[in-house]
Amino acid sequence: MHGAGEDYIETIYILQKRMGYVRSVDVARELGFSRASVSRAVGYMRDMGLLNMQEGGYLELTEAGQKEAEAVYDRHITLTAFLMATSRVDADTAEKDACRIEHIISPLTLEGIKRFAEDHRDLYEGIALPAEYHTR
Amino acid sequence: MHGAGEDYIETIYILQKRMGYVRSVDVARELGFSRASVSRAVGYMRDMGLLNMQEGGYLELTEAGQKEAEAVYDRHITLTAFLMATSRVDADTAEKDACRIEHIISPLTLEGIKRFAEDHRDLYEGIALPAEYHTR
DNA sequence: CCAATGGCTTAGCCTACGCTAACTGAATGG
DNA sequence: CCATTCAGTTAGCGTAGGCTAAGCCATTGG
Repeated sequence: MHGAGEDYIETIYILQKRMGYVRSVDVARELGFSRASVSRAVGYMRDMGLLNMQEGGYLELTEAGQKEAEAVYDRHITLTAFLMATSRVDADTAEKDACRIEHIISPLTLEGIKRFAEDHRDLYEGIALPAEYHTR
Repeated sequence: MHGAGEDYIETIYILQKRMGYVRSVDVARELGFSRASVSRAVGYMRDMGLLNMQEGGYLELTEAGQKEAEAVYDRHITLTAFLMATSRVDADTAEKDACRIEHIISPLTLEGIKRFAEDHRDLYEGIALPAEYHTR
């Protein structure tokens, strides 16, 4: 699973939560990619056992896919809050940066960041995470 | 200038400081790439006016290249220290993460991180930045 | 003096991941 | 009922940025 693939999985996860269903075209619109690009990516993810396509083109994450998505999403939130708390940037900027960093950060550093959050609750006071996360 | 290009420029800058000269082959060894890949990249960078090749294959950053390199290197150091101070990871881990993040972080967030460093000197106490920076 | 070594370059391949164009099939509406 | 629209797919293209193979040239040493 590489950066781009993680973006797809995460987007499917988020759209599922937001709308209750996800089709390829929804992912395409959300990410600003062509339907063709998404179609191919979905094929790859199906081959990797991360999702299935149901009747009517509805995408459903498998157990593995769900797990993967949650892991990425967790990094996403952790990093967004971390950047807002330390760098004091707005939610939108924090999210865009988090969205790129989440694919490349080492597990060790992320772990440290979570520890930092616990040890410095005061810095996190009053930061308002966006109610809804976008994906790019 | 994209991620890979920035890595090349930064490596040339660092090797110049470390050894007093840089040739393509030195860059290749440092980054673990083939000489051919570096040769092509050097060609691109020359075309972009970032460096010149002297007699004997010695690479010299132009004014523009130097400026670019310093900007990347500055991000590199800022991020390494930031990760060590917050996440409390070792210098090596911090650097590897910094090296990937430095290419994708937004100017705004970086600015905030610098402000954070000034406002939280205590967190930076006693962290030992590596005397020498590697580039991957 | 000739062969080996070291360094740069070119040619051509491969993968990842975007794209457009064009086809298919299902649903919808004048 | 036929035309449009919408969704998914396939085919083929382009760029970025790795790679190996192989050629060229200068230096060096038996």
